Amino acid sequence: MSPRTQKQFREIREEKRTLIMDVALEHFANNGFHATTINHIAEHAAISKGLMYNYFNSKEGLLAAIIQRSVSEVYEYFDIDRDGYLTEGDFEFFIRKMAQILKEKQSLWRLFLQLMMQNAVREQFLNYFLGGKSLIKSGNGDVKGFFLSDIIKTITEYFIRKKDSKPKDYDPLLEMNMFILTMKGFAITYIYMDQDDENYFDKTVNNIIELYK
Amino acid sequence: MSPRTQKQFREIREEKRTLIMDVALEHFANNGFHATTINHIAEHAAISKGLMYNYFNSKEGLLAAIIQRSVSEVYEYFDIDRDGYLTEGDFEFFIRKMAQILKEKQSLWRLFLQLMMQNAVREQFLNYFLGGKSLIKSGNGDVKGFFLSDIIKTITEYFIRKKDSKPKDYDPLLEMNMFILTMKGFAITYIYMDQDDENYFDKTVNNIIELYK
Amino acid sequence: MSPRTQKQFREIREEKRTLIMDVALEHFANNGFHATTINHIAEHAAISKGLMYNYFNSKEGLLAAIIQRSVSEVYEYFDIDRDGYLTEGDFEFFIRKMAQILKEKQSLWRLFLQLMMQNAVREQFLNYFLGGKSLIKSGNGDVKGFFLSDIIKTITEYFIRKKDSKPKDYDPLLEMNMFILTMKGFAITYIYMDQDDENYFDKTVNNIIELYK
Amino acid sequence: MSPRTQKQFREIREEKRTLIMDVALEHFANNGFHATTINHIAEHAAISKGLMYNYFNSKEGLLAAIIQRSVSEVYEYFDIDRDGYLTEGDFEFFIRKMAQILKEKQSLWRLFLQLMMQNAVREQFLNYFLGGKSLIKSGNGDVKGFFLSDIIKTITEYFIRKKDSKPKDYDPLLEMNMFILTMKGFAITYIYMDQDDENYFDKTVNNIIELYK
DNA sequence: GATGAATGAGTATTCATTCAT
DNA sequence: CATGAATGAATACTCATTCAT
Repeated sequence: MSPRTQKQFREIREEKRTLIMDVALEHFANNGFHATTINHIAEHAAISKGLMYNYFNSKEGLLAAIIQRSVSEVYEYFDIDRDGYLTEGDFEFFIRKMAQILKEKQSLWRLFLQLMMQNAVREQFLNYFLGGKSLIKSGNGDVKGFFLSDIIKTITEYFIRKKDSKPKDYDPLLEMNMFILTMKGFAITYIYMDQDDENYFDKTVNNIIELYK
Repeated sequence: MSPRTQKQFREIREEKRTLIMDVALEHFANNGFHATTINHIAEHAAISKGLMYNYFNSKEGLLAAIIQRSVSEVYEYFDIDRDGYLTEGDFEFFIRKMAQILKEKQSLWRLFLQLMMQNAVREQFLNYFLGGKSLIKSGNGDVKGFFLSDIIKTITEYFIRKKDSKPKDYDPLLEMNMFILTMKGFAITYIYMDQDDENYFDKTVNNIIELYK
Repeated sequence: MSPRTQKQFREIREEKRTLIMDVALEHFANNGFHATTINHIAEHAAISKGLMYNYFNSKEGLLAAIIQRSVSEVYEYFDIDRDGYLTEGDFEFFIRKMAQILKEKQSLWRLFLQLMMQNAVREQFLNYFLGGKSLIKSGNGDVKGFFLSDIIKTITEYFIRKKDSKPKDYDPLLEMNMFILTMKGFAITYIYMDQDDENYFDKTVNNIIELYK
Repeated sequence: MSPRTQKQFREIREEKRTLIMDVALEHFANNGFHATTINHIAEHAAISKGLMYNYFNSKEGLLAAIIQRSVSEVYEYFDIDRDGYLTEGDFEFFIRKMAQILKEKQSLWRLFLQLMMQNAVREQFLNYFLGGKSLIKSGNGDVKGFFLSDIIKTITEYFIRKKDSKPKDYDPLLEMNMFILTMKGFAITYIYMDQDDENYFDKTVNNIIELYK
């Protein structure tokens, strides 16, 4: 048995890091950040408490790493590097993608919602994302991020363009408001839904597309 | 110097009890239950730590008292003792009331949302309200409560009745689903909105009524 | 209705003071001094917490008052002002009195035993009583007290006098040791005995008298 | 620097656990359970407060562990698995053993006496031991225990058997009563005796054997 | 005298974090 | 790399004592 190569070591490290983050995310999302102890996480990840601190500087650092990873994932997921022009097809794609990612990453969004409910966190978050600064500085350089302000601008333009084909009392900003609010309602409904209760999931998605496309 | 009368004592108690609950609600809602310390509450209520425990048995007891009071308030607010038949007028009234109470009791709903995000709490809560049992037992007898199951039944019937005047592909359950989801989105949007950002509040309410009446 | 006289006031005061001490003694004896709260005592004596401090300076002051009263009672009980010469009749009388007071003042002896088990208290106590100083200084002057050292001396002399009528291997100090030890065993047995279990109480007293007279 | 082995960890744990229990026993016995603070114990064991809770769940858990260990020790001490028939030799052996264990484990018996003085504890204790149930459930299964009821039965039979060789007014139950009472007196005398005052210890033991054998 | 609201020092307990091995 | 023993600051809670009325 030859000694493990540097690369193998790195892979093992990466795997364990991922494992810890997965376990932590699950517990944070379901029981709350404060209510989750490092001990709990370590136990469920089958490692020692001490080792945790080999991978993350602190409990908050672990949380930050989870968020950072999530942002990257979402970024990749949407392939957000687009030109800022939304066709009807793009719009539908965006909604379907959103629905899919909500389903696939329930825990992530539960955690996210939870964090957004704490004033201090929410303000910081909004500053970063609306202000156009990237959320988290990692050691390795900045995370690729997206800016809510950009996305909102793109969507706003989408709704404004549709004004021509609508009755004259059509208010694009109200429409956008309703759309975002509906997406929030959709999100909050389904991130806490059991897998059994999904009957209306697809129908609801189609309905939303119908309404706001 | 004559001693204080029983009535005076009762008034002092009632006032201070209310004060503590108000302060606590604000902090619980904005920073989270776990993140809020008894010390913090005491400081902001300008009382000593010890006095808290003259009025409430524990931090959880304080939370329970707040919820109990809130449930009573909401109950009074909606004058819920109705016959279970919803006219279009009732429906509109219900939505407007809902909007109003969200605005007036932001903190309460923030707290409520927060609690619902913890698995353990949510399950217990749903058991109580869906199961038809009242949430909290007070010393003096049960709190007046309402049962989600009843409300949902009433609203469902409302949407089913409207089927006749709608196209034949109209799905009342889907419609109800969308309505509830929209109300959730509305709620979560406005319980975290500054008072300055209210431009669209009324327009949104009207729009929702338009859509689902 | 004429206003109460000074004397009446004093009597009321005295009665209440006694009531508090009785209630406190019962609780101290059965649950322990530390485990008994001022609140508990006040409630059971049907007075306010504040009033307690009108009668006693502190919880420890209350305890001291109870002990002080008890010592006086015991003093009166035994009519201890005797010449220090114990006849056989006196000896029997002493044992019977002892048995009687144990039965009548169970709580007092339970408390007493409890206190003696704390090193700090025991040492202080022994210093006072063996050293010939009176235990407690009250505001009104010293309590009449008795000195264990005197009593032990008297009893010792009693056993030494009996040496003549006994076999030559008779050891008066051992005999006294056994006697005191037996009395302790008798005490500890009966201060924790239910009133139902008294079958052997009298027989035991007679037996002890038989053995050591 | 190689990491510590499992065995090393186990040894550290065992040693420290024992240390804490020893220190705690000493303080509980001399100052009382309530009057002894965790801080005190930690200081005297030269560990941090927090570490206590690495080894015991609570102050009461610590007490329970001490009692559990003590019961096991006493059990081993007496080699109690006997047939229930007491010869004169056994009887003498029992008394001498008892005397020895009182001397060697003074603190333990002080604590024990103290606990027995609290009504709640005493009742629970008597229920367990007289009722024939073992006192403490440990995680690993029950502690070996002995039942007071069995011991008392054995001793009773011993005294009844001796009736034949005694005068006809001999009352075996009274005799047993006196014996137990004497043993209690012996115990309470010597668990609070300085090591210097032991002059009469052995003589007393011999005397008791003489009297009741 | 009498009340009970109010105080604050003290206590048990938790938990993120460190560190010797 | 890995372990879990050890730390200590922070937290909920208690209770004797004070004091305005």
